[in-house]
Amino acid sequence: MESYKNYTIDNEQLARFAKAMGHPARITILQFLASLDSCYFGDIHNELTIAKATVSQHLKELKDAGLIQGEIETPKVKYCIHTENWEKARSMFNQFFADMNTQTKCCD
Amino acid sequence: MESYKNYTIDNEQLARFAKAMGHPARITILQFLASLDSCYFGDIHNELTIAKATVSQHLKELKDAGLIQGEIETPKVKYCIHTENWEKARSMFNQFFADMNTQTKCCD
DNA sequence: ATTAATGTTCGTAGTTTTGCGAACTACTAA
DNA sequence: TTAGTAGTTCGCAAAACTACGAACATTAAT
Repeated sequence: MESYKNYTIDNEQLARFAKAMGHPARITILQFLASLDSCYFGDIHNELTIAKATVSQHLKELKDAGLIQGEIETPKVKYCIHTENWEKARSMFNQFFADMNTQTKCCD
Repeated sequence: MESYKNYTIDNEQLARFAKAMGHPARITILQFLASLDSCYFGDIHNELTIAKATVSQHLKELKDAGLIQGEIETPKVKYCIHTENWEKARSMFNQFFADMNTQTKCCD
């Protein structure tokens, strides 16, 4: 489906980031990449208890969302955080949570 | 499926929050609730261009994730941010993005 | 040429998500 | 009692997600 329900670009973008983060394997991968200096596919695969094919798929989703990037370093593939988009995501989530209205509470 | 792949509790929790935020309609709803003092179902429905049934479903997912709560105020239903869990989510996302290693860059 | 190492892609299966209309619940008003 | 208001739940269909093994591509070493 995914018809044009006229959401704002920003909300669509934030949802895209969030969706990419919406699986514990992908959170784990991101955390791993965000804290490490070595980041080959094999290292990531070792960190998880799922099949290679599945890891590859999760990495593809993170890449599609823009949160990571990968480059071939024959015979391995090196993955890492996409710094620019990571920063964008950080600031968007930050802004999102900052927009909480603390004056007029609705359900109290 | 969702077998025990031994992810950490925190990563599972963060993924659950992120997943709930992984749709523009739900981002929009959260944003709306976070910034407003009136928050009946009807108001939320008016904010979106999707069917009642679909809105109700999105609200249910947000409620299941713990991000919002709802109470009946006959004949309406009042929804609002679940402040405690919202704060928890905020801090978890914040921590997550703070854990970025800025010293040893991997792919440059 | 073979073999090995490192990942990706393909095909498949089962589950979940998204979305809607229609039917339903609950309470109110006439 | 009948009708109306405000939402939820049900049943369905299409699409997307999750996961895996097997097959494949690529480059390197024997």
